[in-house]
Amino acid sequence: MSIIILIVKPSLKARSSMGHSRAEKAEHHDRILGLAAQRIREAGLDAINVAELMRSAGLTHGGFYRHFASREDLVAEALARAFTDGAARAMGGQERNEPRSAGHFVRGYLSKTHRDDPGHGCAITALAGDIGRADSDAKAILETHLKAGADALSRGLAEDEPPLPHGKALAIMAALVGGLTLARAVGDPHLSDLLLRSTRELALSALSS
Amino acid sequence: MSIIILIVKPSLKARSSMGHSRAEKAEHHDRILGLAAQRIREAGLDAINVAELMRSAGLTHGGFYRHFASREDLVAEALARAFTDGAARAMGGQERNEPRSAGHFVRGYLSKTHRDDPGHGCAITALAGDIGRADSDAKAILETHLKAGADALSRGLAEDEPPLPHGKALAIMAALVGGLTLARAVGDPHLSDLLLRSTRELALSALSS
DNA sequence: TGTACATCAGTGAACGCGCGTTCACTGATGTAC
DNA sequence: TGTACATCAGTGAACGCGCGTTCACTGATGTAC
Repeated sequence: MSIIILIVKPSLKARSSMGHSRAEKAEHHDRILGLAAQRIREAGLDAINVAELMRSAGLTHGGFYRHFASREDLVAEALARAFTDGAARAMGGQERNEPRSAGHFVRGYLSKTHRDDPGHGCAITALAGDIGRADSDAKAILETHLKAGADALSRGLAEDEPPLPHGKALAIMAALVGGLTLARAVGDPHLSDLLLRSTRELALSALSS
Repeated sequence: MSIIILIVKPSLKARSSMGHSRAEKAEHHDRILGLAAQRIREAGLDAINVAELMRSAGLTHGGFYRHFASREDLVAEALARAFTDGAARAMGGQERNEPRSAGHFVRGYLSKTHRDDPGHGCAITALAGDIGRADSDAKAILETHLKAGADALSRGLAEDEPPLPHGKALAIMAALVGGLTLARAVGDPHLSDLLLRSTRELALSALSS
């Protein structure tokens, strides 16, 4: 004869039934935002569906308004989140937030893995087209992160390389954005790869000239 | 006493009241498509509102289905139209459809007038972001016109210039698309101008190297 | 060339679906005593 | 530490608006004779 004692962890129990501790709310809030930030990079600023988003976060749609005043509010927050999440990733690797070198930055940016995972990639490329039609708040966020990207390029230069003029760094960023955008917009995989490679060469030669 | 004879021109009469001659239908069809092609370049592939579109064409929404089987059908046709309309414009001037030179092409593409009038500009830049999330038909159209753009660059070279490798032409196209996209996505007008100028320099120096 | 009729482009009311938002309710959390 | 109560995160039905689509109708076009 044996006695089996079943201990149900509070956290597990709460997660499976109806939990609403403060900690869990924060966790849910963060999860919703993160998923929204991913979703808009994959499908655009208009692509957020409240019910679908909540479902993907493991919740029901009604609770959405305990977290955000409106869908519009969420999109604005998710936009900012997409840029910060994407910046970390674009800098090369999920861990560090400084690129090892300008060359690494360019190669990582125009890589197939970045092309094939816009949801976790740089928001500048993922959303530049949409933001061209959006309000000035959205434009301001992009602007900030575009400048940060250009700065990252400059900082990634070796000591003995000549400093990168501001305009030139911006032009290289433009090439990266255009190359990645087109690589995603083209049907033929070979042409897509060629776009990545060719733009990479253009950017790298511009870096060292 | 005088007799006034009022002659109402059939064409005018028809246009002001309810006209439905074959010629007018074709005219209306073309007008609707052209406006839709403009609208999607301005506001994106999802931005077509049937009632609004018909109103802008001087018609009411009910008649839409005498012209297109569905909204989806219209968008597909308008997409193709946007590319052909935009190509003529991007080549420099509304009249000719061959650029005078590669330099003119680049300068026209990255001009303020092009930046400030996406509705009449190149559909590659206006819609590349959207098409990255669209179906393979849309991608195929972009692909065709992207190649045509790269070819136009090559043909615009002077006799004594070295021929442009395929990949390099594509990379320059990528830079143009990125530069114009960012110039439209940025709030600060000075930064926007700088993006145009810097990308222009990058593209021109890539052309002659 | 004129007359009768069929066609069909265009009109505007109405329908119905999708989706953002609201609301009454549940039950665990967390606080007051 | 235990008990009573207020709070509030989450649920799911219901609401209402926007918008694509349908439909009965109008009247000019265009064709048959």
